[in-house]
Amino acid sequence: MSSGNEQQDIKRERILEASYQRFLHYGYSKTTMNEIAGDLSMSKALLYYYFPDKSQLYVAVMRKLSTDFINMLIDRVRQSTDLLSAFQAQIATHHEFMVNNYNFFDFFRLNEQNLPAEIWEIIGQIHHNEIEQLSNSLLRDVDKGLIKPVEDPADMIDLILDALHGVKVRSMSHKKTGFPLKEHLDEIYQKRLLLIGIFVKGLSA
Amino acid sequence: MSSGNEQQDIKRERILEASYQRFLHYGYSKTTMNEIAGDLSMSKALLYYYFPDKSQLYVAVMRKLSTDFINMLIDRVRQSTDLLSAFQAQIATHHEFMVNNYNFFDFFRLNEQNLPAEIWEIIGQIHHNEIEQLSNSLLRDVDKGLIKPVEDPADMIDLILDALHGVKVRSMSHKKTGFPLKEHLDEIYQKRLLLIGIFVKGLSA
DNA sequence: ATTTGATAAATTTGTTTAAAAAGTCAGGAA
DNA sequence: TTCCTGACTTTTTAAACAAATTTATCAAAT
Repeated sequence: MSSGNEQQDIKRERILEASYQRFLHYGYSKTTMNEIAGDLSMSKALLYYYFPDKSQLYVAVMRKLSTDFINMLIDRVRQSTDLLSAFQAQIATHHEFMVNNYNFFDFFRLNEQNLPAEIWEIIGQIHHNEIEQLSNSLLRDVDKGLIKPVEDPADMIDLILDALHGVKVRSMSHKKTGFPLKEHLDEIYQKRLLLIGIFVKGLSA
Repeated sequence: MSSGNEQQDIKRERILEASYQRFLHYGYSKTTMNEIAGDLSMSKALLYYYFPDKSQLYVAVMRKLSTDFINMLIDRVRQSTDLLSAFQAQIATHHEFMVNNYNFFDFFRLNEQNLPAEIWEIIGQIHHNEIEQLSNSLLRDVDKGLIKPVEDPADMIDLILDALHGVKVRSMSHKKTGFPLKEHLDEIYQKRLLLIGIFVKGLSA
């Protein structure tokens, strides 16, 4: 690991940071490689020296965001004492992540389907970690006798996460399919907290 | 009510039935007014005598489907004895409705957003009836002391319906955003039954 | 009041073209 | 050899236009 050049890694980071800012403020389709290069006072060609293409640059930024997210998630869930607080940690972490990076994801709205395969890998990793952490919390509570034994913990967590994901705002159900408007995130957050409370109670022994 | 002409209503029904078959088998965009007229051995112009335009014809068919659905829903929920079986009735009715009319809804996938306003009205009516029926079941169980009192029953049912709506298949989360493939409906149906069981238990006193 | 053939209007589909952005490369600098 | 650039080519996007299909209208017939 880390057999690479030091200077190279630093420059890669600078590119990633500049790209992140552009993507965050203007979205994927409205930022050009020329603009990113301009922000860094380097030539566009140099970007292609460090990254194969624009979509892979976006993927690299997203990968960094996802590891930050996963680390935060693991840290918070580990601090939690039971399944309910573990879910509350997951929901809060997810909420903050969406609020902080909302515009970054315009890439998703636009492309809707047929995103680069790497994106789905990353989403899969995040999901895998969520399930792992929450399954552990679930099993711990089962061992403590707080929760009724469950046939397949991972499937159960997966199902609950889907249910949480279905939460949306009451008014105007007829808008953008993709994902919620920024002004709705807080309402969704509160509803998820309410929902998970009922849910965990339903799982209790 | 029913101040209209008898013959006219019959013909309207025939048009609606022929249109339904076309929409169901080929979808909205792949059926032409000429084809519907052909099926009925009448001129296309006559269709416009009975319906203002193609989209309103689709809306009229959908309105008929929705009243059938609502009647079925009310009938089944009324037969149910408690909140859990009421939800099971709703889920089963919804499932059968989707299986039976799956292709009819390609109109939704294609247009995604910006559907005619009447469609959203109809969806609103369906949703309103679901909430009304299930809220009644909820309140009945609260009175019986089976379920813990709830601040706003309608909001609670709405939230649970959203949660049920979020259920999807485990594999291939990265496909069509719109709605699930026909081959996934059964799996979703089973998962919803599992979910609602936990949920209602979480609401119990 | 109903129905139709003929016709008009609108929408979709396909093509062309120009501009913009993505992506490449030979070669210079460190 | 590694890092970097200006100039270049290729691809994508957007607008404009025509052809074909479909929606929608209407005067006239039953």
